[in-house]
Amino acid sequence: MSGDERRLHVLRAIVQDYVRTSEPVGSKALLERHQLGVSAATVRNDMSQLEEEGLIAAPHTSAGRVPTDAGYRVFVDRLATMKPMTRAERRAIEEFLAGAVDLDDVVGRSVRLLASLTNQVAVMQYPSLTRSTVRHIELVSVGGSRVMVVLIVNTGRVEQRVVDVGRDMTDQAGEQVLQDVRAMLNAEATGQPLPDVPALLHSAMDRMTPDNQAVAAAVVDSLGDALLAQTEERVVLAGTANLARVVTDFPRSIGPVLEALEEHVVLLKLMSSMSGFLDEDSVAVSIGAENPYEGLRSTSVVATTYGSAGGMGVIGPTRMDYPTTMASVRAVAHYVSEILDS
Amino acid sequence: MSGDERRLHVLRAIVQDYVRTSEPVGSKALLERHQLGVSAATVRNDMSQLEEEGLIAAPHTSAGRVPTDAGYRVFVDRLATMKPMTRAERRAIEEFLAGAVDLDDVVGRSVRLLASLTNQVAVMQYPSLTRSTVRHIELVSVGGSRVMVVLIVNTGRVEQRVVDVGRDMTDQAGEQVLQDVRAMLNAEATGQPLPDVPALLHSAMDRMTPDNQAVAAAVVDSLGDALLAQTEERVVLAGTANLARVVTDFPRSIGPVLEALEEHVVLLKLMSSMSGFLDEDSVAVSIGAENPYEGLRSTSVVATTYGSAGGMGVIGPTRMDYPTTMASVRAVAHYVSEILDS
DNA sequence: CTCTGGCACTCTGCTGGGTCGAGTGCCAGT
DNA sequence: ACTGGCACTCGACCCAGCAGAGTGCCAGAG
Repeated sequence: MSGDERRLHVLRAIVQDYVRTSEPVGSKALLERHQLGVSAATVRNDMSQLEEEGLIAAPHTSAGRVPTDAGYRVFVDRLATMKPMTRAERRAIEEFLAGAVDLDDVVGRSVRLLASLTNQVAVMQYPSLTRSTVRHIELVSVGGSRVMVVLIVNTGRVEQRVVDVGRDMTDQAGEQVLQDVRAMLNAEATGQPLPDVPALLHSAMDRMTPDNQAVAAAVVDSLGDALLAQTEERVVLAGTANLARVVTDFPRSIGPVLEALEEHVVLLKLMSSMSGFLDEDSVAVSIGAENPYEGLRSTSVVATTYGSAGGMGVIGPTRMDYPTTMASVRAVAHYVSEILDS
Repeated sequence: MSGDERRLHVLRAIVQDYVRTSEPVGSKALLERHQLGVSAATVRNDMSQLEEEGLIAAPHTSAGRVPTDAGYRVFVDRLATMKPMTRAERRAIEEFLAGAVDLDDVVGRSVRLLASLTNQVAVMQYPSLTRSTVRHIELVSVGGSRVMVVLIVNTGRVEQRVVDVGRDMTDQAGEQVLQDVRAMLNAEATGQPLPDVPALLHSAMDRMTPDNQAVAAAVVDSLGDALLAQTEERVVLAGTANLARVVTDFPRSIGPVLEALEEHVVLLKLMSSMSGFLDEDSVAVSIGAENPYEGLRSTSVVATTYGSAGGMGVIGPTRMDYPTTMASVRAVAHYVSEILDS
């Protein structure tokens, strides 16, 4: 085996041992646990070179070595193979998820499952609604000039607004206008994807009588509002308590991490940025300082996509068992996708 | 001043100093910061008696004293006066909450506000709907024999169902039935608490014409369903990161606390049990081991009600500034109530 | 050129002893 | 009933010394 090759073996051994013990690993300890076929001195030379390359570092002059973020990067990219799940594990996952009764439940179960499989914080984006469509739009006069606008989405969610249309709607003429506008809205929007709807409605309005237009404008406005609220995305978390268990892995404190986890907007961005360019079944890993968000600089994020949209993953210390974690994330995402497809 | 009275002063001084410094407080230090008008020896005697009564304890033989849960209890019940908020603080709270655009936003802002005012974890129950009332029920024929039932609750939430009433509703007679049933529903249910509504409607149905009854039965059924979905309760959290700041205040670790915070069911029970028997404007405090939930044994909970239903509060270390915290909780609840009423 | 064994050196962590100071409990006196 | 004083206790802190782990480097073997 060439020197380069052996050095990578050494790096892998260091990562594995460090993940297991969370203590800096020295040349001698390495020899005991791994058959490298060379002496301690050689390993020391290799380590020294790995250190020069920035893949490992020594916390102080005479301690063992610890992988750097770059070291983990190389480990993940070139040395790690995902640890396949056992048959029993797969069955357990499948059964647990199969018990879910509705979308909320699927998401809730998945994220909790992932958290407990990995002993880390799990994050899951709600299925993105940008691909949902309009099922029905209803208008109801609720007295005076006020009209209630109800938007029903094909996922079963309902959004509702009351809007003042500026003229009395309780008389015969008002009723007629309402009927016309309602017909127009449903003709244009029913079955259309939510993001397209505002444009469709606006262009349709030009073809209406001026009398109807005034009312329609107010209604369409509030519909736009309702659509926006529907596409507003959400994330759910589980396993925050797992952070406390590994508290020693965080240099300063877990404070910044908890803060970042509370910023759901940040998590959403994170999930979509990481899962944006992924193949089916592959997993993205962002390690330590690679992470764009200040509070997560001391963590690694392992993420993937599920279903037709939406990301999920886990957040944990950089010192994490990447092969197992990656396998868990992929497995859960796989089964969630299956369930959502059906 | 009698001896008993002075001992209580001593207890108060100990609590105040300990909350400030988080270090055990001794007799001498007490004299420096408080004018008790007696000597150190006297204070020592008092302390010794307070210790016998179980209100304070010494972490080890020769350290100062620390309040016990019972000590805090006495402090809260007999010695503390809520620290009134300044005019500026009140204004700031009011303005921040006034900027909210919908119910979700009100809840979100309130809970974040409370967390940052108290530097602790804030918990807020979504307006509990068991005490909510019906604002309006609307029926809309949506073609054929299908009718959309819309339930509007006084908190602003809306629930909607489509139900098949078994006969065509698009003709004149159908419209008339719809109108009758709608009138009945609103006459019976408007302003009534949600849990009472099903019973009220069922008894009212007996007084209807057979023709209307058939339709009403289907509608009432689906209303029951909607009511049930509405009473499903939720809590929101903010300020989890504040736990990290006071991590030293927790004997073991914050792990169990984080776990408890993830159990939303536990938090819901907590909120409703604590806010169940409260007067308007009063605040409930549960200290340390008084708490029924294992994971929260090392924390105190300060809670109150807001609006016509629903609890909110904060969770923090037993070593907390009760007067200020209680005042903040009360103030935020007060303004939230005002906003929800309007 | 690469690997090995050996050696000197450096650092951390731990231990034991000594001191300091805060704080207590008790007692006799006012 | 309160006070001043005194002896005592015990943790916190500092320091020195020691053991152990680990390194870097070098000279020699393959």
